[in-house]
Amino acid sequence: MDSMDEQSHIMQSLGGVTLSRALHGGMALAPSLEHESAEEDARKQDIGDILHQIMAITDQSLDEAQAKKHGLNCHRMKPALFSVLCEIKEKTGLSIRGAHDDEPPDPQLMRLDNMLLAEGVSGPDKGGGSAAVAAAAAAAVGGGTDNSIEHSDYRAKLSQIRQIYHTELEKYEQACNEFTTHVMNLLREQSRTRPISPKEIECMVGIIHRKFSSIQMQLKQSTCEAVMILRSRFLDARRKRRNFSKQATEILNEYFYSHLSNPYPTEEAKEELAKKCSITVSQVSNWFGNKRIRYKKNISKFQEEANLYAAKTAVTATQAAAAAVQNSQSSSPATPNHGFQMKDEDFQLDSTDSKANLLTSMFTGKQVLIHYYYYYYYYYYSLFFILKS
DNA sequence: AACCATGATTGAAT
DNA sequence: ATTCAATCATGGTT
Repeated sequence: MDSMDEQSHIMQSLGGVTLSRALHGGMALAPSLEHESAEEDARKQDIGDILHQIMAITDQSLDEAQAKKHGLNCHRMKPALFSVLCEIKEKTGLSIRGAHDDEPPDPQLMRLDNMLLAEGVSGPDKGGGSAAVAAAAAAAVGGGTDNSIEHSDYRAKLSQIRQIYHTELEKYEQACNEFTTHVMNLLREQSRTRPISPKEIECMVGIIHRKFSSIQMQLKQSTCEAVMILRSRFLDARRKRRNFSKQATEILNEYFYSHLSNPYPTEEAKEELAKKCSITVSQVSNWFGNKRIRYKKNISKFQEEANLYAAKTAVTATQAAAAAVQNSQSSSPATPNHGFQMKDEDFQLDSTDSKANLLTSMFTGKQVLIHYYYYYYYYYYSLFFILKS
């Protein structure tokens, strides 16, 4: 009965006149235009009768209509009329459909996809996925354990989101397929009683897919939002930036000012500093990057600090030196103190051999002079310290 | 609230 | 891959 409604609706919208005209024009039913035989007239009469019956079907009661429908279905003209209907529909359908057949990939959707991919939510992998890979990479770079510990919570939640996302996506896909096949079956069934072109089915499928993809987009959107919230809460370090501990800053500054002529710690040095300061290697790198640039930008601002740390290192150096001297004086064989050795080497590097080194360093000209000045200044300071003790 | 300090991020250069 | 330079966003201070 649904199909019947549709049928009558189509009839109405097309209009009886159009249909009959199409019948004459489109079909080879009319033998020839010249001789309007009685046979011809009879046929016309027949068709007109049918059309009238069809048009009147809506005014009848359900039972009557049903009976009439059956009668029409069995009518000898039915196949002919049906094919005409199909043809007309095809033509009108084409003009309607021509408007929106191109489907530009939604930039919004692409953005969402990219983001999900970047966040490792929609990655091609399973289970641990790219989140684990990223974490592993971070751990490898950071060399630190605190990183992964700090992010384990984040990763857990991310994989949760990921799982939900995938199950939802799958559900939607399944529902989409189910619905599509259902609709197609329905249409196939209906195509026996009303004209349905393959293109129409295709169009229907397209509509269904669009609907479902818009739902998918909503899913993606909300997943993105969730990830963003998660990120801002757990990962975005800027959001919960903590200043390093006093000790850590101390250690870093000590290194920086005692290697002022070449404040570029090697990978190993970074690792050691990281361990000492209980921060990650990348944090050490960040610190040195910031320090270098900020020192260079405004040396005078850091002068005081430089003095302080230079003095500190000098003191420790001289203390070590004193200890070494004491050791050697007390007739024990030369057991050079490690710290002293290091400092000595550093000092020599800075004061003598390293013209080339200095040239290639970030500090040039006047800055080099300043550094020399401070090194010598603290060299004397340390001597003074020895004398006093 | 305004301000500076500081750790992290980003994009370009190398 | 590392560094620089600019920038962001927060932490402390005033």
